Amino acid sequence: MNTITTTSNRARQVFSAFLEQHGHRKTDERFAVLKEIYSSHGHFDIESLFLTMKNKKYRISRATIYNTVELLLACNLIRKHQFGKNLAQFEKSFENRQHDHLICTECKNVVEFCDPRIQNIKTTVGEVLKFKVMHHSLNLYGICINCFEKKGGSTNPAK
Amino acid sequence: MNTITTTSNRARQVFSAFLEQHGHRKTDERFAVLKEIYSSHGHFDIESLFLTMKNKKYRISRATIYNTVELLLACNLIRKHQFGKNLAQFEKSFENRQHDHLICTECKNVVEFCDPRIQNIKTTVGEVLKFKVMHHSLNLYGICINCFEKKGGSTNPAK
DNA sequence: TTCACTGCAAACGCTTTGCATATGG
DNA sequence: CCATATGCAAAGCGTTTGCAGTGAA
Repeated sequence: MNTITTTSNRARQVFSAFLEQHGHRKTDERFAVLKEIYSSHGHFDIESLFLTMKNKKYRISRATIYNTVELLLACNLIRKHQFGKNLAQFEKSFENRQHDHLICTECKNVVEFCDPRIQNIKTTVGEVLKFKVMHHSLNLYGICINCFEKKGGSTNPAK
Repeated sequence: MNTITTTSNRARQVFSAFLEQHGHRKTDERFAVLKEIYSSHGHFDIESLFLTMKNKKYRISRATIYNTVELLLACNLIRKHQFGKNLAQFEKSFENRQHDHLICTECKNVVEFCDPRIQNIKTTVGEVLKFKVMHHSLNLYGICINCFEKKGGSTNPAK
């Protein structure tokens, strides 16, 4: 019916082809992890994915989830983010455009944004420093308007 | 004589004032850590700082270094970077301009760069999303020319 | 049949914490 | 004097690894 189902199915096809191409086995566990990720929204971490699947009576181990997540990263079906030191976060990335994150240091809320100028920076810096830049991580840290007003600031935080 | 000594001394004053203002004790260990950091160059991590100080016959523990580093972060005398998941890296930041990092995913080498366009992104995104952006973290990940050639690529990795 | 994959649990590596001792104010 | 800091070692915590058993091809 909807985009979720369609995207999920296409992701499954991509994953299946990837496994085949690389001589990896197509196990139930791997597809179960993919399905679980693609039927949820927003960011997730390994532990909560593990617990969610345990609750749904899947027979799965953390090791298999770590393994599968590695494969999903390799075929770009998910992206990894390291906002703090611990607890790496992931999100599905199929038919989901590249974006960066703005994090409120007060309420820890995360907002996504896209700015094409980051691409220019990557290109220039790569050329000047002779690097083949593969990917990047840009996080902006600040105070969102709600938290700013609570702290007694004027009404325009961007000033 | 030179900037290093001067900077180191000024940093010591800043730290001393900070400790006083916050009711923290001025212990030998804390100043020893500061001195060690300010007399070295580039990035460092806790473990290597610990080992360096042990070799120099300081009587110091990891716990104290972690504690002191926390205080130095609080008064902006050092900055913290999380390039990979493990091993947080630090660098002194007093009279040291803001810059971002380019990390080689093969040899783990870190190169610094400055690109003024990041400032434009921060301003625009802050205005549009109504955030008061305080700071940012931009890491570019890629393959440096040495590693690229070892892997048999053509001579220009930026292409 | 075979060997990559799995579940489980132990090991890892950096960081934090607990506790007895030491010391700055 | 005594609350804060310290050294040391153990505990935490997310992640990785080792291994015996399992199942896809």
